[in-house]
Amino acid sequence: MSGAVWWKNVEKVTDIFRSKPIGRTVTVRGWIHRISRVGGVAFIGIRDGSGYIQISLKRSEKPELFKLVDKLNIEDVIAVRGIIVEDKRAPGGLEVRAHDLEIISKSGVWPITRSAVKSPGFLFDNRHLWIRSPKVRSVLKVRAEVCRLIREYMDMNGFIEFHAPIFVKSACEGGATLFPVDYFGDKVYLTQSAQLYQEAAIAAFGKVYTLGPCFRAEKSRTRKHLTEFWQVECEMAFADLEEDMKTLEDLSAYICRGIAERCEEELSILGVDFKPPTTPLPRITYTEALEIARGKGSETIWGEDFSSRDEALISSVFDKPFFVTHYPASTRSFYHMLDPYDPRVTLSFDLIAPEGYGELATGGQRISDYDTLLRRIAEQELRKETLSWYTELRMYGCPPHSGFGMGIERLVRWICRLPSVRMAIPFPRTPDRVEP
RNA sequence: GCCGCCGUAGCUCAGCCAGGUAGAGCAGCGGGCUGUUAACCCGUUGGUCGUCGGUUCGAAUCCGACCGGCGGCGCCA
Repeated sequence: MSGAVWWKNVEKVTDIFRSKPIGRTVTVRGWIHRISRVGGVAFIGIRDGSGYIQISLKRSEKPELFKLVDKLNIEDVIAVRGIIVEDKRAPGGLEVRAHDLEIISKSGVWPITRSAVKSPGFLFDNRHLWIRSPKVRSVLKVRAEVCRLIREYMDMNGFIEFHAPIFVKSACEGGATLFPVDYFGDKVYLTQSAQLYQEAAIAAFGKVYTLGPCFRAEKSRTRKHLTEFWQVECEMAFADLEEDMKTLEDLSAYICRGIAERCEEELSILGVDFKPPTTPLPRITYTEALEIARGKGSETIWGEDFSSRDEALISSVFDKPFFVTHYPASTRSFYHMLDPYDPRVTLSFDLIAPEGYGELATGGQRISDYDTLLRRIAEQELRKETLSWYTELRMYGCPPHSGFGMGIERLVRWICRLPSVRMAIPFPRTPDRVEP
């Protein structure tokens, strides 16, 4: 490398495949994904962040450059100038016949080999490198697109994006454990949910949504739990249970259609045949769901929450996500509104994915009445001092209101049919893993 | 929090049950091959068998503790 570099003005690989500039000289640069040499012809596959393209090189045409090929490693960063040619044998039907090749940055021996792919522990230890692989890239692209679609839908439908604090003093969910943080000698916690703050915000904006991280200090050793996960939450003034469920149904449908349209390539790399579910989504009550589970051998009695097995039994009846509504008050957090027609149950719902992927979302109507809310807080033996600002909202104009929260990793896991939510987030945090 | 499984080369595993100082494939390295797509062919380097302790003449192998990871339950997004 000396003087001015020739690889500053480059083409993006996606643009090359879009415009197919056959016969033109282009410059590309990227990371080497694959090298193969067959006698006097060499092939180098590079990844530039936008796409993947093959470089070809013949000894008979470029003898000096050809010698360089033996020095190349997987993940070296190189720049290549050459002619775009059409060739059926190249991946994607195009390749670059190299005239010039320069190594911009050398790589060590790449640890992620064919056999490493069988080893989740090793791959997660090397997540910072694994993230470059086509499958991980595809999942994270779907994740990014899911988030984009959420913002699109929310913005188009009158919601304001609202940023709730991460440091909090009070729990949102009864029983769920919080991560303590030292806050200048005071003890605060990492947030479990933006909901309580959203209930404050609806008096200002009517409808709000939050897309951000949440933390739960539960030692859950399962494939659907993370200690740090993302969810989209929303809250709507004046909305009842019906409007709440309709909003979640429309949002889900919008996301699924959008993913099917915009992530065709990613889904195909993942080998997933994703069909957006048609709406309306099925709805059954808790009591009906319990009958299904008990009919299939469950011993769960009315008033208890469903076990994982119950959930699997119930979901086996459906081939798309479905709502379970009107959960007993005993299974829900303190803020859920009781059904005026049957006070044993709450105006609440879960959205459950089929095929054992489990809960995707939870929501319902909130208690708007001050005394009722205080009574529920007392019943669940929560510390009402730290919730005083929240209960006070009921004293300054509190119409009926509802909302829900949907787990981003669980949704991405279901769409991409992943074995674990850990694959649906760039750097997963679980009880046993906070690195890399 | 409870229960179960696994830890041998950079990676995937065999060897352990019936104790006698370690083997394959991939990766790496060297060579060959003018169209590779998980290329192929020939050769080759590489391991204080997770750690510590015990039993034994002798431990990857048997026993115990610990560490690390995985899965299930509970809990939930």
